[in-house]
Parts: sequence; C-alpha cells; structure tokens
Amino acid sequence: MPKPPPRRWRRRKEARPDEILAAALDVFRDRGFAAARLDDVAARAGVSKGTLYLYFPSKEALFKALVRESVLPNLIRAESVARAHRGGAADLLRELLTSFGMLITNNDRLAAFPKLMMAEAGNFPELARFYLRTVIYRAFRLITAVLKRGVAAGEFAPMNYAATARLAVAPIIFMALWRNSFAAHDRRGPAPRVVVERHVELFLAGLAIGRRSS
Amino acid sequence: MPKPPPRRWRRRKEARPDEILAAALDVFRDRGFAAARLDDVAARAGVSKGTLYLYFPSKEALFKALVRESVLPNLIRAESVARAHRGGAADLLRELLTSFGMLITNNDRLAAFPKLMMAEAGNFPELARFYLRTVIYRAFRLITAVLKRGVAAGEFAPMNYAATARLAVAPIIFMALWRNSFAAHDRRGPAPRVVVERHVELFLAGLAIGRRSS
DNA sequence: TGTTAATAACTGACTGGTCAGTTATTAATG
DNA sequence: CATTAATAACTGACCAGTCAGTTATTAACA
Repeated sequence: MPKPPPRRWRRRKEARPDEILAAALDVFRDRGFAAARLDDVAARAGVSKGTLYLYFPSKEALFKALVRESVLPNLIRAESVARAHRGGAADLLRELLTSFGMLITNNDRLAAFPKLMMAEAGNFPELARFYLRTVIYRAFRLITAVLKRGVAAGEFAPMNYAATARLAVAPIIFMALWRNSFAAHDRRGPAPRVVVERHVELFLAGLAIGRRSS
Repeated sequence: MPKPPPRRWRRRKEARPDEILAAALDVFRDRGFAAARLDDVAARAGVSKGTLYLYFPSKEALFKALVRESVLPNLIRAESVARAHRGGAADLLRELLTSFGMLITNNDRLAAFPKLMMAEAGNFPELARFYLRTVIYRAFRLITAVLKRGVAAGEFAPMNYAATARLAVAPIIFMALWRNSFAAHDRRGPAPRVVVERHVELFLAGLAIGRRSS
C-alpha cells in the first residue's frame, strides 16, 4: 500500500505575516538587524525564505512593519493615558515613566528596539529617520507636554524642556540596552526594576520646586 | 633613460600600530564592528590588509587594543582625580560627571565605544565580557566609592549604590549613543553639553538630603 | 459526488557580491 | 645579500534577493 504522501505545507495566507514578524523580531533581537539571516527568520517562522518575500518586499520593510505593529501601539496607549489623566503632572509622569520602564524591562521583544536602532542607525540611515519621526519625536512630544503641564501648575521648577525630556527616558532606554548587551554577562547588577524605580524617585525629586542643589 | 623606480612603500615598524589603531577606530565608529571592512581600515592607515595581520592577529584583537589604548587611560585619570580630591563628595561627583560628559560629547572617537559595545555585545560575547571587566565595572566602582563617601559625610541620603551608580552615567552614555546614531538626522535637539549640565544639576539635586519627592 | 483544470501559496537551489583571513612574492634596509 | 616589512592576489564562507518549479486548494464540470 502506497504511503499517503505527507502534507508538506499548508496555505495560511492570513496567519503568515504575524508569524513572520514574530520570528523576525526574535532574530533581530538576538543578532541585530544587519547580522540577522533571513534564512533564520524563515526557519523560525516555519516557512521558506521565498515566502518571506511574498509578504514583505525587503528586510527593511520587515523592520518597519515591526515598529508599526509592536512599538507604536504602546506609545499610542501612553498618549491616551496622558489625555485621560486628571491628577497632578508629577503623578502622571511617575505613572508614564514607571509603566514605560516596566514594559521595557519585562518584555524582551520591546527591549530590542532601542538596541536595534542605536546599533544600526549608522548603517541604515533611512531606518533611523523613520524611527526618529515615527517613535522618538512623538515620545519626546508626550513627555514635554507633561513637563509643561507641571510647570504651569507650579509643581515643577522652570526648565529646559528638550533636555529634561531626554533625561526622563535616558536611564530607561539605558536599561533596555543593558538588558540586550551586557546583562547576560553581568551577574552582580541590580534588578532593572529597582533601577527604574530609583530613577523615577530621583528624577521627580530633582524636578520639584524647592531647595536648590548647591 | 630608465625612470628611477619610485619608492613604493617604507618600513615603519614603530609607527604602524598606532596608525592602524587610529584608522580602525574611525572605521569602527562609522560602520560598527561587524560591518567595518578591514580593507577600509588598511586603506585609511595607508597600508595593505596583510600588514594589519603583521601587527594584530584578528579583528577582535584590534578592538581590544583600542579599548586599552583609548578608553582605559581616561578612566585611570578619573580615578586619580578622585583620589586627589579634597573637597565634598558632591563637588567631586559634579566634576567627574561633567568631565566625563564633556569628554564623550566633544570627542567623536571616544563616543564611539558605548555604541560599539551596545551594538556588538550580542554577537561578540567575548568582547562584551572583556569590556565589562576592563571598563564598566571599574567605572561603577569609582562612582560607587564617591557615593559612599557622600553618604558617610552626610551629604547624600542613604541609597541603593548599584542602582544609583548606573543612573549617574546612564544619561551621559545615552547622549554618546545618540550622537552616533540619531544626531545626524536630528536638527532640533538640544546641544549635548546642555543635556549633560542639566543631568548633573538634576541628579545632584535628587541625591541631596532634604525634602522628599512626594 | 468524484474527476480534473486552474490558481496561487510555497519551496529551495542559485546568483552575484562581500569580506576575514592566508600566502606567494616583492622590495626596502642594514 | 640576508633579513623581514609589506604587498596583492587568492580562498572559502556567508547571505540578500530571485525565480523556475512544486504542491495545496478551489472551482468547474461530468
């Protein structure tokens, strides 16, 4: 009796894109954009390399799609939290920074983006401009709005907004980068959560109207 | 009349290593470690690729030599500043962070290291461990010592040292990374110097004994 | 309802190009 | 003229993107 020929693959037009994106994010996270092999992405997605190109025209397009699907929704959620918030600016800022910090220290896949961008911006300027416009400027705008709200309400001392907005996120981004670079070799370091909490505490203390530092 | 055969190259055993290192740092800075071509390094050093291998056994060895020659001396200088300092811990910390910030925002070549390490640590774990041991832990140890000095003197409130040491340098590293990734595409951003100054101000204000933040 | 023609999802071998590291050879120097 | 710094051609491995061919699925028809 002739063996029934095993089914070698299935048509799954709907499910492919998401599976490919998930696989791509994992491989990009582990190896970086340039060093990631599309063969590996395909293998992880359970598909052949040719199939990748049925759904995404290039490696770069794959990356842009990832930013839109994985990063942007979180930023949009943060914007709506800010819009809905009714308490003080310090409270809102604490909430935004803490949840950003938790998100990025608990979620391996999200933590990959800062590393990917920092690492590859130089060699893929188009990707850098895309990320800057789509994510970074938008995040800075959100933070700046909260800072201004706080100054207007007399909660925060007057400040250089652009510089301070960068300082609000810098340590959180730093921890995300750390997680994807040195954390694997660093057994002594403090838990990322602790660093984030300490940052929020220190940052808000510095922002508050009151004693001068020197 | 026979043309005098032009001299095609010179023997310069002493000068080569430094010239090669300088060229390598430039190329690594511009393209990252993995994407840097040794052909480019050689060309920039005015030498052929084979010559590189007379002086350095591998691309990785080239990088380690760079860390030892370019990064370490600055760290060692900072340690001796700290040892010699006779004023308060806040003063010393301000001085260390400011000069670190100035160094890294004014010196293109030094600013390259954080980017290189963050970008390549995943794919070159041996390099990551080397940098962690040789540079990062040593820098954390220095900052921690200053923080402890400040707490002992009653200048700073008690704290989690490991977390706070990371927060002291995080924004400065962040600016170095920014400089090598997004700065080229970012016309609006504040001057790095301003961000560093603002960080030092904010950080020291947060550290000081006094009002609680909430 | 079983057979077959048409379609489109999917495969994987291949191409063209890149680059770290090697080696046979050449030329500067003492 | 022996030594060795330096060259440049070479090798082998790697990988993004392509495309001719294969197979699952659907639709038309008997």
